[in-house]
Amino acid sequence: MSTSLHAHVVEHLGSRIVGGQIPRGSILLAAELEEKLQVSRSVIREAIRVLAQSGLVTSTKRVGIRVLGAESWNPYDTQVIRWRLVSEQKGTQLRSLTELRISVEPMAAELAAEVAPENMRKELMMISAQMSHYGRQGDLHKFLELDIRFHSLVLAASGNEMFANLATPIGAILRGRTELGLMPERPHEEALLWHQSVSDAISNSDSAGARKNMESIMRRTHNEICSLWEGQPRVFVDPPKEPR
Amino acid sequence: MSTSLHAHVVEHLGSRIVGGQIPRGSILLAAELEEKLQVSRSVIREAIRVLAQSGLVTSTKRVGIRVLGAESWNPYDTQVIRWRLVSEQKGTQLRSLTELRISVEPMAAELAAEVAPENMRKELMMISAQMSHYGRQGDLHKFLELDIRFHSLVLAASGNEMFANLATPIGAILRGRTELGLMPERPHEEALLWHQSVSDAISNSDSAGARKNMESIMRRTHNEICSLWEGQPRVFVDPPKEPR
DNA sequence: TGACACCAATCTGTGCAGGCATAAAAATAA
DNA sequence: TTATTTTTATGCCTGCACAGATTGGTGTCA
Repeated sequence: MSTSLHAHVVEHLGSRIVGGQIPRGSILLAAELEEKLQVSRSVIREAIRVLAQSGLVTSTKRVGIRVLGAESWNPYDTQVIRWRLVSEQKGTQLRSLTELRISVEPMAAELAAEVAPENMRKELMMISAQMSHYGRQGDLHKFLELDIRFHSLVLAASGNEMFANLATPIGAILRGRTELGLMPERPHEEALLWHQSVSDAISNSDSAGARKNMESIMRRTHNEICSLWEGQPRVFVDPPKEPR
Repeated sequence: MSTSLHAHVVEHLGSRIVGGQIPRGSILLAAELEEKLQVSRSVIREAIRVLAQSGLVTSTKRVGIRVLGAESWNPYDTQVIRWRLVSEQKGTQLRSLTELRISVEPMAAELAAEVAPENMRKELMMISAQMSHYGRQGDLHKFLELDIRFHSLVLAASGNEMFANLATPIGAILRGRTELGLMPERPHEEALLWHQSVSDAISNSDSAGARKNMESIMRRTHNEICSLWEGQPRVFVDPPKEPR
């Protein structure tokens, strides 16, 4: 076993809960899991703690480990996102993430134009130049990696750690989009120019320009993939009753 | 003890790490923690698992439990946010959250106008009416609770669970703003009208209007509290090197 | 002498097994 | 209905064995 044992248990249970094989409301007993997964109590307990933190289960005395419904899951948990992306809720997850990035990336570009450190502005210029090159050449694989790097960099250059932290799931979206063949066989010239303009604007501290061009990119992105979740139902959670 | 033991340990260690009393790079030993906190190994281990998931520590054999720096912390973890809000990084945390809500709430309002269920539209109308009433009356406490409910509702009514999940930290921002006396002694008439207009627009499925008025609210909000983080340094994290 | 590869000691987290305490649901009595 | 007892699964503790990483020493060769 290379990775730790309890991580395997987390993976096993987490993917099954998110995937729907273990339906909401199920009651798991630590003793049963011990036997079924052939691990000791301590491993089970640590795994349950982790799952509880992600909002997948709660464990209460005398009743057991209750599996919670999707509305309790922490939607920013990277594992939850990963599990959802390979489940039937894939469409819903893609929609949420895409709406989030449409909201965030223009602001990130605007901020980056104001506060990005010099080396990041330089790297952005390099990346967008390479994107144009490989894009016109039709090298989709290389283009994808550059695209991911580009958007991650803009998010990081905003100096907002919450923005920066979205890089990984957004990268997953971009990968998924090309894997599903939702990318044109050769990037649109327009898109190449917009990326170029974003990095130009950031380099010139032109925050309005950075935002405007990033908004253009987001608009096209949305149009390209919104067909994926056509008809997927929306989830409405009751807002938290004022605690404390 | 009403709450569980391991939760106390998580709280103890987490708040100290985020608060800076336990500096990055420190090495904690499970045995020492056992003795210092007077709890057993199992409790320590479960707590460490939870802290590790939040990115506060990693534990490796032969070396111990290493305390990680702020760039590794999960910025969407509710506990991390809570701890940061009572630490010296309060300004940075407020800025990140505010920038995020400025990005997200206009989009949430726009979506809500398109997809919100009828009961949520109704409640929004009620809330905004009450906000006007108590606001003009100068009842800041009542106004605050309504304001929190209003924004939480819009986020929930967007049908995007990632948006909806921001309600709690955003509520914390709003509470903090009034506690710090950053609210005018009586809400501006303008702000009351904007809230009213947002709920009107959502009720009438006028997505453009909902967005526009929410943007106005966000602009004013930003101006009212951006003084809090004047001069706070920004954190630039390296974007994740493409995995897989 | 000095550089380097290799091996053994040691330290610390990880996992296992079993024990008792306790809280909360369920059943029973009042 | 209300109060009390019983039941039962989790919470917490402890002793032990193991795995894997660091460290230091040993030996070889240049």
